[in-house]
Amino acid sequence: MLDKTYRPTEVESRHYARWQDAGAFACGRRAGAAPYTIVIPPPNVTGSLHIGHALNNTLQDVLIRWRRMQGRDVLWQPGTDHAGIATQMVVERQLENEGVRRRDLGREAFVDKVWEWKERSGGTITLQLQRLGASCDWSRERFTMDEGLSVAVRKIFVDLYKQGLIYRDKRLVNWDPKLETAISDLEVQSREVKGKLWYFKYPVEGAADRFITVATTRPETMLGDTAVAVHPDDRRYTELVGRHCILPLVGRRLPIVADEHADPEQGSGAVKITPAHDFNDFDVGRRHGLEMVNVLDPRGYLNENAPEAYRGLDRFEARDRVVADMEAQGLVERVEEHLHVVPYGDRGGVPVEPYLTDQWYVDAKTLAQPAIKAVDDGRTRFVPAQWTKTYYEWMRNIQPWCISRQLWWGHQIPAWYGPDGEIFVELTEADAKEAARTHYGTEAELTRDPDVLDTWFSSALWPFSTLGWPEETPEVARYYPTDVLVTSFDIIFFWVARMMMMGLHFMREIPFHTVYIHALVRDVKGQKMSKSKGNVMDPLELIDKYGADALRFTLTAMATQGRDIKLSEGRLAGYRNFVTKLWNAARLTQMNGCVPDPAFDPAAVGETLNRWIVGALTATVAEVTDYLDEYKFDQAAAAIYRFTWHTFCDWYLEFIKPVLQQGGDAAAAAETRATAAWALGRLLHLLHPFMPFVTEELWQQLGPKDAGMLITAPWPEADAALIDRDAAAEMDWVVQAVSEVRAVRGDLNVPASARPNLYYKIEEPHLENWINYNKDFITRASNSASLIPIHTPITEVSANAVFPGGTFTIPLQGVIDVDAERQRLSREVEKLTGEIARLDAKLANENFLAKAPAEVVEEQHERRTDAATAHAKLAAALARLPAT
RNA sequence: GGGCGCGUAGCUCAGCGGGAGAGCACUACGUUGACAUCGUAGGGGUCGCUGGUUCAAUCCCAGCCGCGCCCACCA
Repeated sequence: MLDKTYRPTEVESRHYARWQDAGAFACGRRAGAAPYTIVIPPPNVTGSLHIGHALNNTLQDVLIRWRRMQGRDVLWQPGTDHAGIATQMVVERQLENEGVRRRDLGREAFVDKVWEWKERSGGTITLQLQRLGASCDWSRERFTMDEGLSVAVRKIFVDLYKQGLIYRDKRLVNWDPKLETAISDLEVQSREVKGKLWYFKYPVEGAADRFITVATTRPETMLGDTAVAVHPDDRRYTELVGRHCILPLVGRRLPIVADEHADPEQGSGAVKITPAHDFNDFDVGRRHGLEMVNVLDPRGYLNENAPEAYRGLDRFEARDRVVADMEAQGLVERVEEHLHVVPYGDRGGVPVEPYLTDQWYVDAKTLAQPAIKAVDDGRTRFVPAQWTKTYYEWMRNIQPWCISRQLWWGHQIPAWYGPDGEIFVELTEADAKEAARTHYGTEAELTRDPDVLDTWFSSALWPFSTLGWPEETPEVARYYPTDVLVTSFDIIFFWVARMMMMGLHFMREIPFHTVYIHALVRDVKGQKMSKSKGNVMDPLELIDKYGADALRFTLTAMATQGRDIKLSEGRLAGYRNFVTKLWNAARLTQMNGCVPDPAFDPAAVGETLNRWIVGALTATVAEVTDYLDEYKFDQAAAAIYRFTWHTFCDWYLEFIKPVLQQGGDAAAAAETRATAAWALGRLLHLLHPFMPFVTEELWQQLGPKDAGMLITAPWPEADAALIDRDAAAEMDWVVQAVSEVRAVRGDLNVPASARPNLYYKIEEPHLENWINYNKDFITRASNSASLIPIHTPITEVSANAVFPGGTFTIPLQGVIDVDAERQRLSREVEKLTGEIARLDAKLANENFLAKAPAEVVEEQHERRTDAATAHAKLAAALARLPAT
């Protein structure tokens, strides 16, 4: 017997372990079946499960479980990402707490520490995913720094280098002075900051008291100025072009150049040029062959290229000093408050510097072309489609990708330098030595490039590196390309685009057919969840409180395409109640002896009630399947919720009570028991991808003996022949009639004693039983002395209209608030009068009659008739109300 | 500046050419009946505004207003 309540915690861990032990998650179990592959977006190894992961992985698990039940050979490839900067920071901070500094430790020892940390704490998120119910093939778990994946990374790097698609270049990069590394454009986040705009006067050479004014938000960079630019068409400055001015504080002669970059509308129209510290100025500098003076060191302190007074100052201290010194010399024309956007490093949290260094770049523009084409051709498709445009937008304007990082944790770049700076890029040090020997004709001392690769470089290979590439493994052959990538839009550029590029270049095939982009999960107010705001919802706490199934169902039901999810606990509680409802529905069937019959044939049932539920369930199967096919998770969840609660529980289970509990027709009862058990079983199948735990538990307790585990049971077929229209129509009548009766009684404020659940009579033998079932109530109500009998006209009309063949009387008794009833009826009558007038006008409209489809016209006619009937009923009821 | 999206019930959101919907919240009644709750009923909406297309617009188109996000922008 089922417990009175469902206890998620115990059930969840038990079934997860059983599935694992049975190898239910493993790929390759069905040799002949078509493969279905999803690679997990690898969470950072430092990560712990946040609500976004919960959504992302729930959706993947829904797809995976569903396809598995459909008989596909599914592979959900799990793993974690080494997350270069993030992990290095975590371990570094931990060591600092122990009083150890990274640089004191040295590179090798530090990297060992990181590995130690990974072995100890790196599995957290994996365990958390398991609590969510994720049915990944854990036996195939990978880590981006695994030996195999590292080989793939090296091979890709070497191949791209030899193809000229990776190169080394000296140019401005975004430099994070806190982490002391280059970062890519994507890792820069713009923040709006209130700052100042300083107008500085630079003396013009050879013209006493003549100045050219430049505006800047970054006074400290003036120390690296090497020119002043004005627009070629700006007549204010025409005569100055070609002359020089003198850089205050430094004394350098700066040429005044004409360049389109200078915007006459902005500032003073003249702009100082600092090629080593500004991307635009860098370009100007290249155009005019200007000197590039770098005044900062890697930590953002002023270096030896700055005048002595400023050396060693932090860039912000230097700013204050420069302004003060300029003021002292009377060279500050004015200062304005200025709202502007400042680039910050997304990890370091400090403003990044455009910084002149040697870095490694990927020629993304070349690699992007096939990736654009693949989407153009529809070989890879975005769902929802609107993201296609975002993808194109970025791909078409793609910039060289800076892939080197001045970190210790990551894939070290397989490049070695000879004594003269010659570069040897090879898979191994031995190969590099060999190449050097060939090059120099003798043994040469080589030093390896100390930099590591951007974490996203290895992530870009994930769909095939995890399968064993560059080895020619059976897995690569079988599971690549993958079917769908499930992710959120914030990593389309970081990850999706780059997987497309690498996949197409090296595998000659797209990495996935579909990219499903889901929403972001926000808090109730629509704000991003963040630790600093204190509005994070911890999925593990939610699982503890509501159960994994409730959390999963909530996320799935709210995963509408194209809108962010504002998660509230109220919603979660609602779906927890749904789990409870399902549990109790199962209890009801059990208590009524509904045991699965292996010989049950849904096509052979005879009772209307049973034919109806078989059909309704079949329709739901089709609906859910179709919605999942289209990645409409919310609709699929809604369809199944509706059916379970509002069809199966509210009506079917209510209807079967009299059949099963009143004796009577034994054959009908037996059929009904078998049907109920069968229907519940199907329902559990449908719900399993969404709520794996409670459904598996119920299946184990109530399913057929030897039926095995639900996780590997077959997904129901929607056999259209099972949809019985006659039964559906008949039951629709019944449902409608009962609702109408309920509405009447509800409106009358009939006291409890006079309101049994439902009672009516119809020419259906098993439903007639129901009257008997409720007889006690009716009798009791009739005998109550405190009640006055009221017969409402509506009820009479309903009885005659809805059940032409049956006698149908409802002994409604009770008290009535006549004034309230009069008000209500008046309102209804008024509404209907308006409705009728509108429909009449429509039906008199020649254009409408001429152009609208016939069935629409017919429909409007029917509505006119219905409205008139209702109007008559209500008007009569109104007239018959006793005066007060 | 370029791009994308969103304004529908008190709240959170579906729907998207012919009858305005769900969940939560609210009100009333009921509940020793499978229901740590559940049932039944009810109130509540100029579907952001203005035009256009159409026989017909919450839905399609344009403009406007409000909100959000992404990209670019450190004079």
